[in-house]
Amino acid sequence: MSANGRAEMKKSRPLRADAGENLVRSLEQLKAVFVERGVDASLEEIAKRSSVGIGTLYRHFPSRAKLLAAASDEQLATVARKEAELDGLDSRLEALHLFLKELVKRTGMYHGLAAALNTVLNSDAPGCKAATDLGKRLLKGAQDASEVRSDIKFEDVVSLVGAVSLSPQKGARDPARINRMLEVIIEGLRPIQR
Amino acid sequence: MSANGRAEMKKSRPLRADAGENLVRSLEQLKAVFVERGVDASLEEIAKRSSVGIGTLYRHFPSRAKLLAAASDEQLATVARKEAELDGLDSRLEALHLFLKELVKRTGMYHGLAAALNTVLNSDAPGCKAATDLGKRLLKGAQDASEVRSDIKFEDVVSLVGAVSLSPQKGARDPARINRMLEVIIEGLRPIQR
DNA sequence: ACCTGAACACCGTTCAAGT
DNA sequence: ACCTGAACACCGTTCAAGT
Repeated sequence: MSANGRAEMKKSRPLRADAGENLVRSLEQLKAVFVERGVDASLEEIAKRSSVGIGTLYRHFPSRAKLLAAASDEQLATVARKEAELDGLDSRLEALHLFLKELVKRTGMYHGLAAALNTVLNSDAPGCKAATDLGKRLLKGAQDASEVRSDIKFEDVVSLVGAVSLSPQKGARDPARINRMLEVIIEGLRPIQR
Repeated sequence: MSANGRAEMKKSRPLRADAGENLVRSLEQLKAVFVERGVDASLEEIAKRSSVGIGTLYRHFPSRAKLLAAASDEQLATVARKEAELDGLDSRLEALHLFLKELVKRTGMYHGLAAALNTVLNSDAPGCKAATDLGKRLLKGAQDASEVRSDIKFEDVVSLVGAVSLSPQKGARDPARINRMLEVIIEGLRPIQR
């Protein structure tokens, strides 16, 4: 019945290409597929679920990385919105810690995204850029305050955080594990005392 | 010339199935392919290069994980052979540090293996088992000596080490990066002072 | 100008047939 | 008992044809 209705609409109104509306709908489905299937979801399924031809999908997102960046952009914008709160903290290391916690939290729903986190953060989508800018600034601040060793690169931290969300044996989202591993990373970032 | 010779041998001696010799030859080629192509190398190519039918490959190694374990077993046995040396050290944390360094070193030649390191270490191949046993014992020792926080699991450490060999932007094997990231992990493992 | 999906290539996996 | 590779299924990617 409902399927019949959709078919009729498609026939009577030949899919007037409202690019904006169309893309938004695609993004919603895109995210849903990534949530259900993980970041290795088949492009075929994404296209089908997004009601878009596979060719159109490729034109909008020439690589899987672009797709991941688009799907993650909103979540990363949310991370970036923590800026004021984090800037208000006393400890720069604590600010970085909370940033990383938020990053893992907002990034965990796409299974396997962690492995591609550096790539996604380096994309030019606005949310990705904002989160990366904030993260780099927090790291720099902690280093200037001598709370983090000066030789560490932002990419090092992101790679380590990626490992956190990598499940040990496939499955099992273990919050305790995430917490203790983030603690290890944060404590390990401190300058070595001699 | 040499190719011709091989072809003749194959014809005159119809590949007498010396399973042992055959498997060893396969393993050599298997490792070569993983070195050249990374751990996602196509099974087709592995079979072809190993002069084995794809079906035979599947019978010997029903999953890619088994293949990875077989290819890594010798390297991991080498890691395990550090046992005496590491047991002789004063600091249990330093022993663990050197173990992890060795692990990264012997594991780095297969691009992408890091991500599957926990799986490989958990396989029942002898070298994998030996390396895992040693690693777990070293961690336990460091914890008993209060040099490592007691809530850490061996799998946590391996996951973090996996991140180390994960290149940030594809390519670039950077020894300095490996060293500082391993240092971050080791320092971060220390019990938190309060 | 934009969209579509058939068509091609490549790879994983199984299994009937061969020795 | 062991090996083989054709056959099938599935997925990524391109591009000629359609609107």
